[in-house]
Amino acid sequence: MDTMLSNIKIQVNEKIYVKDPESSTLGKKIIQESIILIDEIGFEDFTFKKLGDRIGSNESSIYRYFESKHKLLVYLSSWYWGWMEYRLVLSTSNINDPMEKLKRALTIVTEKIEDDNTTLHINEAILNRIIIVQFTKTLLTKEVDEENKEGFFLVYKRVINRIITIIEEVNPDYMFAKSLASSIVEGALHQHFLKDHLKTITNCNDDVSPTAFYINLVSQTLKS
Amino acid sequence: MDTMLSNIKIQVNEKIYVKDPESSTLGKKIIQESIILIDEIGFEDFTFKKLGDRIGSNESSIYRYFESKHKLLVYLSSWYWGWMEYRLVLSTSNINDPMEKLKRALTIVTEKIEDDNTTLHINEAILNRIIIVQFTKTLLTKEVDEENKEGFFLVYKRVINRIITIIEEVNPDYMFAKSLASSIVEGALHQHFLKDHLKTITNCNDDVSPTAFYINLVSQTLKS
DNA sequence: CAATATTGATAGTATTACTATTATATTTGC
DNA sequence: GCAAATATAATAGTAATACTATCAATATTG
Repeated sequence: MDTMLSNIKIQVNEKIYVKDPESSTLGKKIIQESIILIDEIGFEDFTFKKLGDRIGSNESSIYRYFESKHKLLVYLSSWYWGWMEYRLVLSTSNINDPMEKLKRALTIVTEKIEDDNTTLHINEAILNRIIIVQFTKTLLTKEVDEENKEGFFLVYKRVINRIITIIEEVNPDYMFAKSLASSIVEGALHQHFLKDHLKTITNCNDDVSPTAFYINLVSQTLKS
Repeated sequence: MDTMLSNIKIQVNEKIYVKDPESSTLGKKIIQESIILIDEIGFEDFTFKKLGDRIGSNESSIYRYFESKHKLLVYLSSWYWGWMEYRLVLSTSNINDPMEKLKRALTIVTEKIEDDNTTLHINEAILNRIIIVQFTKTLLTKEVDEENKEGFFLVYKRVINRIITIIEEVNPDYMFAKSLASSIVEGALHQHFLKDHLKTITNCNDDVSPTAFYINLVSQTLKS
């Protein structure tokens, strides 16, 4: 990922925000510091009041960008998966061998993220940490169906669909491409979480990455 | 699961509750109705006040059993995995062929749960629904490490460890038994969620069960 | 039947997750 | 360069949450 274009903007569904945070300095500050604050204190303890204090701004001003902290998290997730899709496309374009393509895709979605300089105000490494812990919470609510209809999870599903397509190229006879793809993307987040907190039930650690586990798993599974 | 013993009690770590809910009528009512109420309105909207109203009891009385709604959820999860472990042991005992044993184990942890009559006050089918949506939330908190040390997730880890052991029996050379086991148990919950809410990214539905997906996956993966 | 334990009722607190209003800056359009 | 428009800040307020504390009423048990 050394060739990230600096003039690209990750598009996020307009229904997620009240006012586009990318459109102002305050908006960008909200994004930048919310990532840091959620990482520090966790999503349940995170409030707009605390964020306001942190950025020297007022609670009420933040509400003009996001309806609720849930929506803010949905925004951050959507941005993250948009960024992931971009990396995915970049890393797999012009690769002809389907298995090689799949391995590259798996690497992109399962590896640990280091901060790159795509955006000045978003630290991708920290954002990755909060996605690992918080992303599923955006789905596991009473409002999923509604929010799914509104398109809040479209980018996430698009990332998974790209992987589904590559799996099908590797083995058109395999019957569970969708479940395999979705379980990899979600499962990789989970394995990262386990290696940090419940080490006894994962093989992943500083030396063995979730990527290694998933590349092995997928190679074996798609063998005909 | 037709031979469930009626006089068995699922043990739950004493640190999870203030007073054992199994020790009184009110306690059992709390468990019984909390399952139904969480299923109905979701965990974020669930409060002890609402539960009190529902069971014709007082908020303050519920606090005498559980410190917080989070602890109550941890209790329900722990009970669920204890029950799961019991079913797992029962279903795999006396089976000598490792692969057959593994398939039975996978079936137990990945299949959809129907209510059985193990316990009068716990509806296992509804509990399964709330575990699918709420279980990971018990892990994804700032307090995981602390609570893990206290042993809150021991039963869950024990279920996974039993599966790890069987995987190792099937293929002692496989390098990712732990990650495979943990990703199956958590992933199965996720696939159940997807088939109810994000149908486009899973192959699972009324005809194709997560069990089918995972048995195929594991058979392929453990081939030498 | 008295002592003890359990449950219920009421009140109170700090915080949360907002909404509404008004004041003060800042930007922009002419 | 100034008025109009827009963005932000400050303050206040509300209903609900997640509790704690106290005391009264009821059940249980020895």
